[in-house]
Amino acid sequence: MPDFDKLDKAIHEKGRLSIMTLLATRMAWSFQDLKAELSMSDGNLITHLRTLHKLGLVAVTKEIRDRPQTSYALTEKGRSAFQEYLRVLEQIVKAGRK
Amino acid sequence: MPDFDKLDKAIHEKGRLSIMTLLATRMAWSFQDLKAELSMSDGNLITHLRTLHKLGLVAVTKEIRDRPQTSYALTEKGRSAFQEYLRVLEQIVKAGRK
DNA sequence: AAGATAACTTTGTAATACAAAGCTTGGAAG
DNA sequence: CTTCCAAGCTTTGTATTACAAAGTTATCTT
Repeated sequence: MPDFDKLDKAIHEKGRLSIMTLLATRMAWSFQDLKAELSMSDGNLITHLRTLHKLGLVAVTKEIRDRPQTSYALTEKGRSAFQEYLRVLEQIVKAGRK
Repeated sequence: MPDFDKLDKAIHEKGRLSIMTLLATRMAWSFQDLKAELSMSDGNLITHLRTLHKLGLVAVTKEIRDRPQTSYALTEKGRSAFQEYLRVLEQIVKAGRK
């Protein structure tokens, strides 16, 4: 049976799960790209990003490049936490497909 | 990219996801078995079950069998909603493993 | 009748998602 | 320089909801 206790609550929430998935597919995403891809409000997006950042799962890079532009990327900790999370998802899929 | 919009919110919540997964593996579960397996409080468990029932995803059968015993099972709708949900999980796993 | 257990219901608290609107900073255009 | 705009962030408010704990009802056992 899947190990539901290991379903990291911070990652599991829909908005943050979306963010984490995107961050896992590319090295770095700008705030604008995330916002466009996920169609979230500024406030909601940044709150989720901050939550993930506070937990050490996401790194924030601010650079000024034409316009000010902030980029977000997974930390090592974030990457492994996400892989761990995915492991539980796999268990669920496996159990649910039976 | 995964279709996050299709992540049914009712199913996605951790407690209900656990329930749905268990219900998908066996035809029917008694209230007591669910409670033992998930170590949830009575109130919390029944609230989740009622939420799922109201949405038509879970069927409730009350029988009196030695002690009163209520059983819960997926409806057809519940089964297909869950499969749809699992399809999104698979997309997430696939995207996240890259 | 008394007790025990299943299955609820009720109540209260704390967390949190989300939108909307405002603020701030930096660059570009006049 | 100042006006404008967009990026990023903060604040505020609302509404939802998870969850625990305690109380209630109904049914079976002794």
